[in-house]
Amino acid sequence: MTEALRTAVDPDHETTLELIETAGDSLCTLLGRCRVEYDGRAASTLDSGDRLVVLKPDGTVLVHTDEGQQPVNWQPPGCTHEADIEDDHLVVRSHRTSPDEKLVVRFGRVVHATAYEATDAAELVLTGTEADLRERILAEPSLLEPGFEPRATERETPAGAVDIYGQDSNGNVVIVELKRRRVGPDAVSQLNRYVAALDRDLHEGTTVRGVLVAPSVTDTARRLLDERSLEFVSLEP
Amino acid sequence: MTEALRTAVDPDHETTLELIETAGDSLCTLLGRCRVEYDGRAASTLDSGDRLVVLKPDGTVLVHTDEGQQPVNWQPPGCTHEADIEDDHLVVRSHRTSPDEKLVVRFGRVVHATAYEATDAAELVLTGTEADLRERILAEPSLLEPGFEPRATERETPAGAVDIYGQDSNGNVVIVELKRRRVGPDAVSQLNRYVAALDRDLHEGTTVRGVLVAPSVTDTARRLLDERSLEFVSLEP
DNA sequence: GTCTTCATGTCGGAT
DNA sequence: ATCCGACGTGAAGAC
Repeated sequence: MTEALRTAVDPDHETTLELIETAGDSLCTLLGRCRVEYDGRAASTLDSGDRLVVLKPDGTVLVHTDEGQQPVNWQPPGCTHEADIEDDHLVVRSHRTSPDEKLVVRFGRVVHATAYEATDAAELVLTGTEADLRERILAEPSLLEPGFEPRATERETPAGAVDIYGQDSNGNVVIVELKRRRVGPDAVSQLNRYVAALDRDLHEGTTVRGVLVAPSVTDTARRLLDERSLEFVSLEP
Repeated sequence: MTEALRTAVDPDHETTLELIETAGDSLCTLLGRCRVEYDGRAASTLDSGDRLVVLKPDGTVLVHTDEGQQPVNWQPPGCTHEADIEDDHLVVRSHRTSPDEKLVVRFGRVVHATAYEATDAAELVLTGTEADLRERILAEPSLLEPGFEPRATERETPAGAVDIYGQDSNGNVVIVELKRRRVGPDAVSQLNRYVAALDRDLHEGTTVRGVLVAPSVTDTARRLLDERSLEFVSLEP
């Protein structure tokens, strides 16, 4: 039987190197003290500290400190990485092109290393997204307002695609922008952009209404809505 | 000497439970087959699969599959978590309030567990940010245009704070919006929002120019800039 | 590839 | 606590 897991406690660099190089489809974790350098879209350096480094078989690299949800440094999927021993350090280099980016993790000491052949066929089932909110309105358009009739989703305008495009009971065009959470000024600007684009394109005399749908709205956003004669409807996803 | 690292290979649930409960300031990693449920701002379920679960001493929880840079499920820092054995499963529950969110990871089998007392005093030094671009312009305002004179940064308007507020050689007000990377329609809307707000506020007759500074601009954004009589200057951070 | 927008975005700074 | 915008945002879908 092939072992799905290999581990090394307080490994010397040769052992760690061998584990990384024979990782294949395994997920690798490295615990130890390291420095990190990154150069690409931006550039960064990180002094020595104890961290968890994760190497995924898809090329992802994550450097996690003991704090925070986000990795302090990383490389995205699709990167190639290699490991070497240099100057008594275990060095992991990850690289990608377009954009050209490289990450170098230099371990003085590796405290623990694992390679785990993980198999995972499951897919996340997520509800409460903006798409769910859209389906809710399409199934029951009166949630927006009585007489509302959806005509299209993702309808294109010169300024981008509108979430829901429809008509009200008076025959006016209605543009609906959906947000799954409380909205700020950016969402108002987005809606305004679509309304302005359609105002330009449609026949003179056609009234274009813009409706922002979200659970709630900040004061600033509310003021911006009023200034631009845009509307707000409170709905949760 | 206190061991900075504890590990358990193919541990029974009691062993894993003990390791988690005595983790203290340690960073914990769990490798094994689990199901995950999340309920909070949204809700999700994830069927059984082999994953890496990271428990940080600050309350962060990360569930990583063998693919992707992002965790498939997570909890942010500040959460409290507890572990239990239920129905022959090791169950890790993480919870927070405001918003009320909970994450449940249910392991059928844990293949490996570690607790690592990581110490990390280092801070990331990052260059190539928007702040760097701002400093570059403030040090040499002619990069924007000859005669430009910065007057303030983060100047408040009714629509939000402007990156750089200044004057051109003709005494016109200049509003500068900075982006460290190629910009799309959203950045144009943002700049337009600030310009419109100041146009309203300032005396009649004062000309307010809006300048978007970024490495480059998409076609749509370029067209939007032109329609609103806003300007673009190409600069890298 | 580029473009556009969503995200359980996360994070930090200011109020 | 909320608001607001930056982020090496990442990820997905359309073209």
